[in-house]
Amino acid sequence: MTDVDAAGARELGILIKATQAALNQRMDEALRPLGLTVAQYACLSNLHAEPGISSSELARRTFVSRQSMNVLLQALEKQGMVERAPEPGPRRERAALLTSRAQTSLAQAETAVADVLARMLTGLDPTQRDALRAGLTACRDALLDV
Amino acid sequence: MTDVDAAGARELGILIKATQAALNQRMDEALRPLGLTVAQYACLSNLHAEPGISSSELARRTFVSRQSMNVLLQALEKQGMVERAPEPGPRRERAALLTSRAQTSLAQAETAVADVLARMLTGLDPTQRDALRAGLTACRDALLDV
DNA sequence: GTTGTCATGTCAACATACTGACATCAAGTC
DNA sequence: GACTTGATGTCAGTATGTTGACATGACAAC
Repeated sequence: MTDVDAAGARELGILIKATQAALNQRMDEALRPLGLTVAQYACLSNLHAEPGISSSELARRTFVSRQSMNVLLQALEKQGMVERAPEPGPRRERAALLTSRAQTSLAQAETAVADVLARMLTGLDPTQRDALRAGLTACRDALLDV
Repeated sequence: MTDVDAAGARELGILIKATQAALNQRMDEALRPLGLTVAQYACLSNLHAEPGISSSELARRTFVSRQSMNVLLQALEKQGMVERAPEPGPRRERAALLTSRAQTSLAQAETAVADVLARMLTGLDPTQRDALRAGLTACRDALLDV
């Protein structure tokens, strides 16, 4: 790898961090009026996409430790947003489900987040979006496989 | 924005988060043997690129609060990695500089990080890298400008 | 000169996330 | 059956990061 490649690679690393930081900040601003944090939104969104998954599975999908996800879930449980099955499943997991109140809250959150994402993608035509998706997928996969 | 666009946008948001999480994890693994955290590396790297900048400026460039950067700098000072000017500048800022020990430590860190970045970009030709850079830049800028 | 504004550095309190450790239970292995 | 392996949930301790608040000093406006 040449020097210019190395410099460009470092720039890309910083760019990934900067973009994620900006996106997180905007999402936080958009979700705060709804009383949700970004982590809570991610939790609810994943539970909506796949109801009944366990806390550990949820942790993996939101890129946090299962301990952190557990305290997050407990907070959401106190707020009446999720209900957890009292009876553990085959692998000791307790299924989590959204309450109807969480469904409506999540719907509002989804539109707020959609606005942020639409703003982020302003100026990128479908071809460019596909290129971005392909590039990020390649980066992620290259970093993930052991 | 159509439904498929919205779904694609959400996928992109998750992809940015996933890529950044994977990159951070690999960097952490690569830097741990050197006794550096990712935040510390970012701090040293920015100080190397622009010696003498203030703690607040450093905080902005590494996407953390200036309070967090201050405790980070104090830790690096205790380790003999940075020296801070005792005399504050015109705006009360205290310039930070790398010690020679930090220079050598940073050099090792740079090669370790370069390996991670090279791995990340495996499978992307220069054209694809340019497209990725352009896409991320557009996303970041669209989210940043008020 | 006085005032208002802004950025820095710093202190305190709080929130969040992580690691390490342990018990539990299912499923495979011998 | 006895054993190991792997995944989950949970407790405790710690590290890290954030917000809020305040004092300080420079600069511009008046």
